[in-house]
Amino acid sequence: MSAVPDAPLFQPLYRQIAELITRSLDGGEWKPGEAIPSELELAARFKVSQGTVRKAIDELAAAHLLVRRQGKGTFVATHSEERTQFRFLRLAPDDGSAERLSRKFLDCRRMRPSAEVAQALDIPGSQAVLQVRRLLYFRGAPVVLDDLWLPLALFKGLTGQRLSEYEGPLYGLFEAEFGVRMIRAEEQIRAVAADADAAALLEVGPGAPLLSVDRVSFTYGDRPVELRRGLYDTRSHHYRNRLS
Amino acid sequence: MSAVPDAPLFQPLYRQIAELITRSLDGGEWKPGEAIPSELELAARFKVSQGTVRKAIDELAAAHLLVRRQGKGTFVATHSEERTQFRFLRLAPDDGSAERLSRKFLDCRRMRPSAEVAQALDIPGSQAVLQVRRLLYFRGAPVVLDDLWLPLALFKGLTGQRLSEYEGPLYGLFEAEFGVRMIRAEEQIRAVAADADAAALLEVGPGAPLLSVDRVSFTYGDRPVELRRGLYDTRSHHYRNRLS
DNA sequence: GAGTGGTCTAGACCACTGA
DNA sequence: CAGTGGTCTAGACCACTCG
Repeated sequence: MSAVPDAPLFQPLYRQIAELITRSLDGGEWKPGEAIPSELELAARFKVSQGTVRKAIDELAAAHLLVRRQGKGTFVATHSEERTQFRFLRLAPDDGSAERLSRKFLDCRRMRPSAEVAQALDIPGSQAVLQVRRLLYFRGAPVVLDDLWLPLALFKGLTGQRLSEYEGPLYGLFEAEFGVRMIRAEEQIRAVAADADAAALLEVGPGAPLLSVDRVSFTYGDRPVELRRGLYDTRSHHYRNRLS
Repeated sequence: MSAVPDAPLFQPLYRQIAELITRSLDGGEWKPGEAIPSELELAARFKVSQGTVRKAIDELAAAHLLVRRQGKGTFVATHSEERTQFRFLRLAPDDGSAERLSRKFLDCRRMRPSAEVAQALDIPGSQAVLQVRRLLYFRGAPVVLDDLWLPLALFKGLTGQRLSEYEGPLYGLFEAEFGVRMIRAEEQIRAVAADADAAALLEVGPGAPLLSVDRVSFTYGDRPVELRRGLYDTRSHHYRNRLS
């Protein structure tokens, strides 16, 4: 039994290079949206061939840590762009229209994590977290009620004031102001009956069926940095998923 | 306006090779589970370098059409193996245990497709379809109620008799006996209230919240070949999804 | 035109599998 | 051991972007 069950001892060179580049990203050597050095520069820096650097970057681009743009360079991925906004929000209107969404901040409070939250975020129960509640509107109607839990240590200075001013995706705010970048996430989806609170906020009948989406988001090195519980009204929207 | 909006005119060589290999797969030159020719053989056959064949196979392996096995060869992917059974069934027990599942065939009837079914399968309303209903059990308890619609033309000879005898994943049966291989699928997920039928079959209360999963499955060339509507009891299971 | 990523080749060697 | 896929290199040329 090992904590990392499938970690081979000897990694190919391109994976070691990918690891070095990831560490530079984690360390903030290049900021989201910026270009990283060219393949030839990186090859010189790491004393390997351009082909090996290419393969390393291929991996990181496949994992959406980097974005390649032919003729321009390779860039650090960011959540602040239109193109990537719906990578983590998988809700779409049934009629296929491209609705603009708006966000309404409801609440932000500092608290001790519940056992469940502490376990999901892999922090001791003594370490404080922020709980944030907000609503998402499609075409003016509330569709998503989100509760977020964030380790306070990583989001020092995050206030309700700041959240109520901000417009745009939360993950954009997190990466720009706190240097916390979401790389991947795991979701658990269930059908639940709306409780009184959720029913009132989402403007559905009490007990109405809602989609419950529990998400844990991870940053570099698979460190969990956000727990999120969303309740989706799926009367005229659906969660879309592609299996491949 | 074009039917295929993002099809570039000039494809790189490795993509043309990938297309040729895909056509051979579609045509049945190699059967699921079998090995395809080695990279060097394919390179000779297509008059390109091994590296170009490698890149073509890389693409097809990433799309799960092929499976590479170092030292052994490259194999046609199949749905009849343990490893791939849960690629399309994303339901997992909350407690993380590895439950064996069993299937119970309920019904199979030939019918005219509804407008909705005909549109999803991209067939004329005059072309008959098969409707199949079945239950999935985890640890002896019913958890999934599935309705499937299949174009009759592709599944000639499929009978309730055959379905009730068969044990194993349906997609394994489809590829082995009808040469219809599922490559990818798109799902739309909603929360709904159980109707009387579903409540009785899934042993939940009437009106209980259920996960509704609509799936369209595609074979080679993005041709839709199955519509499926599943109702999941998520009281002790969840739909798992990885965002990346 | 210079600089970037993208493709293609040829060859050497490594790692794994199975007879 | 031979045969397979996996890695790494070096070099040539293509396609795209931008000044």
